[in-house]
Amino acid sequence: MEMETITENQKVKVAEKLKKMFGHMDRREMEYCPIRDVMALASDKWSILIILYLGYYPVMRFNHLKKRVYGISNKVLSERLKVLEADGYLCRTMFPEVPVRVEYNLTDFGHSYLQKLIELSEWATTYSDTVISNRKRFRKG
Amino acid sequence: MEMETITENQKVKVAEKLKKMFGHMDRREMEYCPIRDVMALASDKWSILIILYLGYYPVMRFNHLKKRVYGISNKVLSERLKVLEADGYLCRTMFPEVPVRVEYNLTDFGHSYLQKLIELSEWATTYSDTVISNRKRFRKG
DNA sequence: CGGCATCCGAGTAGATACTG
DNA sequence: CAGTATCTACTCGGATGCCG
Repeated sequence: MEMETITENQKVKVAEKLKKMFGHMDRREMEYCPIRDVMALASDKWSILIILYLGYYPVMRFNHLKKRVYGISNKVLSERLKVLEADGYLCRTMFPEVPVRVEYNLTDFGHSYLQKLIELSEWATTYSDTVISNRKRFRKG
Repeated sequence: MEMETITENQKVKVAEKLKKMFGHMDRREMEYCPIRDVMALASDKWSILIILYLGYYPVMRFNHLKKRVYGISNKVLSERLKVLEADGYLCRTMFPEVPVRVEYNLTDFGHSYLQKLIELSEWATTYSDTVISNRKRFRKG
């Protein structure tokens, strides 16, 4: 598995960041958890793709998105768009023409999320082969 | 909404990265998509929390994880652990004592993912209030 | 065209009980 | 202790049809 090796030093840095994030959650039970509750919505596969495509094409209409986000259904797409709009990631603009035109684009908040998302996606693209072969190896033995 | 403003310059950089990622997917339909297919598994809310906690506590046992990953059920936890192991993110070690002891820890591959995940989680923690208030505002008007 | 409403089947989650 | 088994409930996704 070729991969930039993670040094012990990096692991320590990571541990420090985690301590900041988790330190205060450590004692009590986490009825509310930002990672679980906030990110769950914006980190499912469809939402990720929607946000990434809206980063790529600054403005998109419904059917354009549907073509690009391959495999998504009308229903799910419109649901996700609604949720992402509600959470402030994207902005929906309707032009009352005939036929109606509706355009979607990222808000500044959405762009801020997009930046984080891109790094994760780059990672996923880079290592997807590793994951696939891991899966196969695991199934066999 | 206080947030480091995203400059046009940054947007351009992001667009370039996206072009690299999406450029080759642009023409054809994406039957296979690493982001959708690989990341979906490792980016659901439970998997994220499991990986983050395994970054925080280098070694954890089943019930320890269950206590920390608040709200997860036996079934889902054991399913997720199995998938994450299969994809190579974590390593499961069984000690045939009585009673059995099973320990989970991240692989190097898992640590590499953890690093990306942490930034996303930091973002989520920082802006969770923004998202929550966005949601409320949207519901009202 | 750009959706939303509805229905239905399949899969998933959760609770509980149980076992090696 | 570390899960599995089982059952139920619910959510999700896909297909279809409707409407402005």
